Amino acid sequence: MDTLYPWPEPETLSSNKKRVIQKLVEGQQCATELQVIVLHNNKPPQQAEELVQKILWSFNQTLSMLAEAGHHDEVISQNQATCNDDCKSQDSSESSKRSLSAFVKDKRGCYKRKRFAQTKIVVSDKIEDGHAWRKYGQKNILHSKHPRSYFRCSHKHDQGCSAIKQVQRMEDDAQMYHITYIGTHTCRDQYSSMATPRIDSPSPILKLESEEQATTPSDVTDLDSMTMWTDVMMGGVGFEIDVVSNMYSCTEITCLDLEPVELENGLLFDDTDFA
DNA sequence: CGAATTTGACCTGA
DNA sequence: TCAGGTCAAATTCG
Repeated sequence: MDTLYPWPEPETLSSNKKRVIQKLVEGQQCATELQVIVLHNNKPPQQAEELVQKILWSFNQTLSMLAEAGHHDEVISQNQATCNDDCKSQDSSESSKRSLSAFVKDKRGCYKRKRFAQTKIVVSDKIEDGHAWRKYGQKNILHSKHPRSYFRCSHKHDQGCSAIKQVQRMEDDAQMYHITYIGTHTCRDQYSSMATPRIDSPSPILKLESEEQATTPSDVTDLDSMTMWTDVMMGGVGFEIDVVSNMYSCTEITCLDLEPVELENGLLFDDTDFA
């Protein structure tokens, strides 16, 4: 399989958690230093470059670990569940029969399940991302200690924003959240500080992007999507993986002009999407 | 009192 | 058939 990177399931990911976290912390520390240098000293490009290299190396190490632990799993392909737009939308006579009682009662369940056009996964200790979300459901997941919460953009109705996200605590580290973003924000709610008042400042560690339609260049540069991820990374360094193109992107909130860096496995760091 | 969350019912897809 | 996703009434919150 040469189109999908063998990304591990979150459970597998956690087996390397200590090393992963260590490396990610290194990366974050370097990023913090870099941020100070760039924002306040406004110069030494050489020093900045060194730090950038360290950051990239740390994240590269992390990726390698994760890739080692991983296997050809469905986590990604599931996430990019093909979007057959014309999936059965009209209710069949079968479902009509089944809906009879529901019709009498209410309209619960009368919906069309979305097919994911774009899915991104974030592992973070915070779930705040700068957007306003409305919780619309919660489910206990089989073999999972923690329930999964379902959120949709608060501007779904007033602005027609179709972005949703699912949040679930990690199995063996309840401090960490496994957050799946589905769809992109079309609303104008960027950086609303009070978006998710219950959550502290964000510091996402890892994110995985899976775009089933990523073959379209416009998807890669989708402004809403990028803005969303910039939101997610407020206050820290984020890491994005374009699964389809096998391209890793290291990004920093201040949008530094990082040079694309070739990684092992022929992967590439590139921040151009966020510049 | 309006907005947000909770919760159980119901539908979809594998 | 059933796990997971969504809906909307009921409940809670500010």
